[in-house]
Amino acid sequence: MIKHEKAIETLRHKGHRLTPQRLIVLSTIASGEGASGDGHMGVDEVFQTAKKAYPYMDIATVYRTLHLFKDLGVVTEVAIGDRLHFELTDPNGHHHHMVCRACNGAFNLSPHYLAEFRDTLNKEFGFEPDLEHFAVSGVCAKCQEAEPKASGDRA
Amino acid sequence: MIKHEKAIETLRHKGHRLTPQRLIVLSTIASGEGASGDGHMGVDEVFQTAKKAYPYMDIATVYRTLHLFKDLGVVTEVAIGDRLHFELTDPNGHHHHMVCRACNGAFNLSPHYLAEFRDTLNKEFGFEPDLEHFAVSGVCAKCQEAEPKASGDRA
DNA sequence: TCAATAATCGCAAACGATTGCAATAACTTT
DNA sequence: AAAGTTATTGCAATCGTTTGCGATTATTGA
Repeated sequence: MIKHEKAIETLRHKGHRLTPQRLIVLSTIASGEGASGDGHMGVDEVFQTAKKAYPYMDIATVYRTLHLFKDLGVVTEVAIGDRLHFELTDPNGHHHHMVCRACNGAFNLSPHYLAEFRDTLNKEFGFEPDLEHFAVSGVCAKCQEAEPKASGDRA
Repeated sequence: MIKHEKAIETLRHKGHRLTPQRLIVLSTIASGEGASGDGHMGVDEVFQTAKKAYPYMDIATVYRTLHLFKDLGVVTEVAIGDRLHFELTDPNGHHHHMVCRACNGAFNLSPHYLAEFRDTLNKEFGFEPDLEHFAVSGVCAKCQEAEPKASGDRA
């Protein structure tokens, strides 16, 4: 599986060093589906897995590496229940997430649902929203059945 | 200024106790516009101000009180640059926020800009998003001039 | 191939935020 | 008004994450 060659190229091209720690974090993220099975891993999950391959691995290094990858666009950050999760950036175009606050499940959301919203903010306010890594929290259909909500919702 | 009588009534009605700490946090939030002048205060700002009125005030109590108020709908939480801020819930209907990641400024956003988005998620996925306290991060018009961005944005 | 140099690392301390727990104090009941 | 009850507090420990710093190591250019 040589699928992160492009990521490595990006690293080198921008003048960053190729360290074993970075390669291990990269392949951990790339190979691991994570406990959730949603394609993204919690930071501690990455740390524990990477530590098996490289016992001196430090949690600070994991955070620094993940942030570097995120800045380079190699990896995408998703906040799930106030914890950070990461996944390989989707090569087939970005997607967004709906995160259920009841079950912490993350569901993909296609970009086109946000296009109009983005255009509106742009035109009305000149505001350029960060929608590349957008996530809405809420309650998914399944959990709504379990927890019948007070009906008075308002946006 | 007796404007938080309704909040106090809410507290009592739901069986919560009326402690000096809670009253002080409430009036701090109600009176203070905060350093930003945007109508919301950072947690430490609330803490420092409240401590002047009640020197034994503890930061944990401030957090617990703010969360209680938030759950009761008395106060609204806004995440600004990864720090939590709070404001009295707008009695004239909810509003949302656009938070500039360059200058950390917060701009109000009327609910109707999100109504359609909400309806779509509801119909398509049965997902009920938490849009009551919604905030988008991005770059405001003013900061876009200062920092000319790479053009290749995509949602 | 090896020294120079600067990025990166590991460690520990610090950050903002949360939580466990025993002491306190607000409310209820009489 | 005084005692009982239980929510709330203050403190300290802890959480997840970030940062300062001296030691290490990937890279470079000789």
